[in-house]
Amino acid sequence: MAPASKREQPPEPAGPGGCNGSTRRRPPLSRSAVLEAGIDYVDQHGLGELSMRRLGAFLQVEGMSLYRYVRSREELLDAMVDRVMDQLYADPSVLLGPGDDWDDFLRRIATGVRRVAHTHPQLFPLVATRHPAAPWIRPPLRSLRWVEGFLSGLLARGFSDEAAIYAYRAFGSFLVGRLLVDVAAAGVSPGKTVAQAEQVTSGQSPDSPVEHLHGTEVDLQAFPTITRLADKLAVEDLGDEFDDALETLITRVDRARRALT
Amino acid sequence: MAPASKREQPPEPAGPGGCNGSTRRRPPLSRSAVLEAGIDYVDQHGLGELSMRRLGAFLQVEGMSLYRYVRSREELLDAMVDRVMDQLYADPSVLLGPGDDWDDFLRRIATGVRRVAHTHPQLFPLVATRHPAAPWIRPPLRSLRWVEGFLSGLLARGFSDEAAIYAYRAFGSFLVGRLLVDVAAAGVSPGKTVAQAEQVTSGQSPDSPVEHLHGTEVDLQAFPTITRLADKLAVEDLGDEFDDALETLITRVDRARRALT
DNA sequence: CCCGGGCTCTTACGGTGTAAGGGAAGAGGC
DNA sequence: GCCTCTTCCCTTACACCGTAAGAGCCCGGG
Repeated sequence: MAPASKREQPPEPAGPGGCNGSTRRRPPLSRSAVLEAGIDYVDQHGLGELSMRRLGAFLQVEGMSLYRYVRSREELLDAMVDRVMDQLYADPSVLLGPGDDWDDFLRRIATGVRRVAHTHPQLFPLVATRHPAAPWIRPPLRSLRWVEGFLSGLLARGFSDEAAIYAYRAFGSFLVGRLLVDVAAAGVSPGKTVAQAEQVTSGQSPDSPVEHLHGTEVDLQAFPTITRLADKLAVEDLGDEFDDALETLITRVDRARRALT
Repeated sequence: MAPASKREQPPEPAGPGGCNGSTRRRPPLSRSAVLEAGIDYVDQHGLGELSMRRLGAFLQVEGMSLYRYVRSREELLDAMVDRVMDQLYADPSVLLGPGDDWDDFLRRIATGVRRVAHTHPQLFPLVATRHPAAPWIRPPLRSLRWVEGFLSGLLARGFSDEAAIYAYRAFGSFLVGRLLVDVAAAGVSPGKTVAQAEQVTSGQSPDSPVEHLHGTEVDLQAFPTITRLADKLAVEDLGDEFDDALETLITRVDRARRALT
């Protein structure tokens, strides 16, 4: 236990010639600051490393202080997710101009959400996974503003109710599927995954109590197709496929737009 | 703390006229049993309730004993996920007959994975979210057996390497997106979500330090489109849309099959 | 000057993952 | 019979977690 970590001198913990003086060193800690720090922290250290005390230390504050701005850790996570997606709402490259067609609208949102996923690869699984606040909200467009904006944007461009809802669902599923699989394969806790997969056929006595401790310790000779295609399977850049799939989705939405009423 | 719970008499804890005698009361605890119990526990109580000690109690065992069969909690979760998906591999309704066409193959796997998602709604997010053991494995088909089976199954039916890989990625993303969004909207911790959304406009003083404590407390008057379409948006049964989208995916895969070499 | 209210810190409690070793129950040899 | 060895499970212990309750500091208004 090390509770007396750095709490001796309140005004000056780090740096010999620091810029103290009259200005207080720490920005005054608001809900926005807490949320932003949480997002930064998860981006840097991963979701599993986020605890209230550690986030407090990250903000040079005592952990319990965060509860002034956040009801609980769960609510913190929800708010972080909402914040990340709502930043997207204010993005000028995503915002819809009055003359834009509906397909441009979809393309803009798609690339915006894609950018969010790749900017916050550790956080994006939560965007897809956390329970939405209302039953008619579906990931990844998780706020009322987004749902309203999406639906009314399409309705104003000639979509029927049914077609707009169809597009809402198809679009959300498309984004979640594509981006989550991208992110799960790529921006994960570094090294561990590949290292674990590479320690193949470590000599283990077969009468060990563990039946097959982790499936990856079989050697790859039993899987010739994987072995042969390993290079092509490991491709990281899926941008082209994303764009292709997006265009296919848009034509599908277009067909629904004309078919539904 | 109650450590002396029921450890006094080893052979007989519950029931006055129980069926004891020579047979020991508890099945002897194997890795399979631990995994199966973990899956059951998560299905019943949700992922957040799973702890090593509670799972131990569920198995009438002391918590630490689980570490004989599982390296850590993380590995337990991975193994549970793998097990759920590998059960699918043994499912006779999913297995491919020699005369089946490739599109039947895809339909069988899709409905199988869909059934898994709806059978284990609390666990399925992990299937989509956990980091795969190798960089060329992508959710939800997370085992080497599955990847090998999928690819070789398509290759044996005339797919080129590129077309098979394309199908592998498109199919995985499709399943993850559709099923994850279904599951996130439906089989969640019961009641809490809707209740939270319904406590609208609880009178809160506007100068509270919380900026907007949770976004759902605004009333819906500002969102007319959502209000008007709420009924249609809340639809739970997305089976038809799943099937339609699956057929669309199959035609897209077919086009790729013919186009790629 | 005091003082009151908003932030932050302190303390505390039960729960969590897991490292390390102890002890009982059965298997096998003599 | 006994003795030993292996296998399995339990006990203890530690650092850390989320969070409830209240104490203390600091700053602005009178």
